[in-house]
Amino acid sequence: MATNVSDEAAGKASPTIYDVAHAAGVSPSTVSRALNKPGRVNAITEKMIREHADALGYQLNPMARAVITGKTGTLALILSDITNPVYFDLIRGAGKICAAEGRTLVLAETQESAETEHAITQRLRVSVDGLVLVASRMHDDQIRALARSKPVVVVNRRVDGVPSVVPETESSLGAALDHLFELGHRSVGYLAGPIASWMNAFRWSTLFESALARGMSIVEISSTAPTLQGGRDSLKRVLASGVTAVLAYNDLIAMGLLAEAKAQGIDVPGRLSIVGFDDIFGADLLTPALTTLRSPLREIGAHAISALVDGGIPQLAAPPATEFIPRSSTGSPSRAV
Amino acid sequence: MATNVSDEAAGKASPTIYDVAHAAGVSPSTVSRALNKPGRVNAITEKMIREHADALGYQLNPMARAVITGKTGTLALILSDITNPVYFDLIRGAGKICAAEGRTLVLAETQESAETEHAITQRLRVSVDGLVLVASRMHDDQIRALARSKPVVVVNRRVDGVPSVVPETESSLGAALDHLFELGHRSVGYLAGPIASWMNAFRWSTLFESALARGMSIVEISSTAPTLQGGRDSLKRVLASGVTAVLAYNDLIAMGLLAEAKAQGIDVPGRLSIVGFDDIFGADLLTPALTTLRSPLREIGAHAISALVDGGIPQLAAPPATEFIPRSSTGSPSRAV
DNA sequence: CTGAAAGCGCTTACAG
DNA sequence: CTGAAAGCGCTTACAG
Repeated sequence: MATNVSDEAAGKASPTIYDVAHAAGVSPSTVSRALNKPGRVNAITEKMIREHADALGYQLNPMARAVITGKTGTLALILSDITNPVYFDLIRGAGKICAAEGRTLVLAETQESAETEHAITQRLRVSVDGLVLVASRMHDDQIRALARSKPVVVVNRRVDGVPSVVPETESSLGAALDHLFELGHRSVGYLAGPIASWMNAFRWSTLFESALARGMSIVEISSTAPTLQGGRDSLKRVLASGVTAVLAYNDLIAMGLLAEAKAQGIDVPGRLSIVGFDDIFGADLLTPALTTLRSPLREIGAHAISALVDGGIPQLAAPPATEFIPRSSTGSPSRAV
Repeated sequence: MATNVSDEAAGKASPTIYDVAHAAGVSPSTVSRALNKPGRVNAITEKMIREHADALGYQLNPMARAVITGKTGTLALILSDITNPVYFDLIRGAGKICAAEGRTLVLAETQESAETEHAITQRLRVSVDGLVLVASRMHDDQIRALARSKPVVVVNRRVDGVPSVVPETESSLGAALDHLFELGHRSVGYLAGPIASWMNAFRWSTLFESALARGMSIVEISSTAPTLQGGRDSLKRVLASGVTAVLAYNDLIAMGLLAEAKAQGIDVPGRLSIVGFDDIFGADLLTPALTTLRSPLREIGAHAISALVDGGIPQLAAPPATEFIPRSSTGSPSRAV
């Protein structure tokens, strides 16, 4: 079946509305209307045209339409690092909505560089209907300028005048601190992420306030990179700080820290309790399983795309929130220390 | 939360070559040539035009060009499941080449469905310059038909007449079996992947022959899904089979199996040795760390895209190969069993 | 309801 | 080297 489709494809040119118009004995304008303005054409004519179009294997050329309408039917998702597991669910959530809405999703990676991000968004700007900027490293002004030419939604960042999606974090962070407090921790550390990251600053300040409010001492410990290796490299400094528990900027760092502790025979959670952020793939498979603050990445991705598709009306009733997931990488500090 | 996105962006129209031509006092054709046929225009004129273009913030409209040239500058990567960690490196490899070549990468997900895949590729066909089909579920004929209208490269699958990238697997699989044999295993199982998967059949038949050649007994054990949960669900059947070692279709299944064994207090590798496939993120972080056959996904992704960029002819000098990575989920079967 | 015509932004023979 | 003109495939007022 459908061999004529393949055969047509085999030939050089794809059929155009002129071919369909010719075959159906109507004008190109009528074909155009029949195919994408249902109801604007005589029902029986429309049906006839559709049949001819199918028979010819006609397919709309989105480029030609885009030249006129300015709408390409594609949305861009800009990430700092496509392979960071933290983005999987976000990508999937975004992809789901795009598929459901018949939009095409374009993914681009900025490698944590503001310049790369700027270059990429400038290039994509022309060919997409809207952009989702995840953990953008660009200046507020650059983002606002971009938002002036195309619909933009920022995720995990806040920019005045630009719609944004940031999960509520305070309550779950409070729950995590309460948990640590009850276990007996009084001195906690924050293993920081990239300095240029808005989310890093946000997490740190939220944590800072929450810890103080509970009478716990809190210290910021820098890391070399928001990666497994960055976590591994930080163990020595974390231990030196004298804290009994550490919250990491993200799970990747937390997992690296955990792996290194294990490799060096450091007892987790006895000597050090570790809390991650995001609940990425694998966090629950480790031994001990990683206690973490789960980010609702999937809903965030879906929400961000919806905002673009609907022209700005968010579909989420309640804003997404992170959730405290206690597992076994947190426990009472052992007296031995 | 997201507020209003679309109104703000309604504003300024992007400058066209006509605007640039006007500003520079030349004709639009000259602007076009100056901007993308370096050398076809007086050097000083070209420079002047470029300056005007920059000053106006001119940016080529890729759609308008595509209508004429048929080239969109974008390539599609079609995956069954965007969130399967196995594809991360592949995506990254593909993305790197695209970025280097100034191409835009479009990602689409087929959800393991041949129909969805067909619909998506048909839709994308018109708007991309080429497609990479990863682990395609479509019929050979459908793939060939697609390949007749656009350059296509299949990954982890073989289709007559279509360029493909499949890593060499026999030698590493041999190494894995030798390893198991030396540890004392004589009876191994294959925890299978999706029936519709070409790669599943390929791995099974390669394993089958290799096991027989070594005088080991081999049995195929079906799984419910190529996921963590699929692996978890398979433990009972794996144990019932009486094998002392199992090779899984992929790491996801293997990790699920491992996690479930651990949860049930089954000794790995004492009671059961487990070998995965691909070496995905997290495989080395488990306890025990997962022995696996690493797929060179990154090179595969890069290769596939390169083949498209070069005009459809794959230039694989040496085919990529999987690599045996022994870790601690394999060991001697304990006598207790 | 339908057609003729203009035009979206760009490229490319074709002349000069 | 440069310009005038035609045209890519489609959409959309504007008439009828």
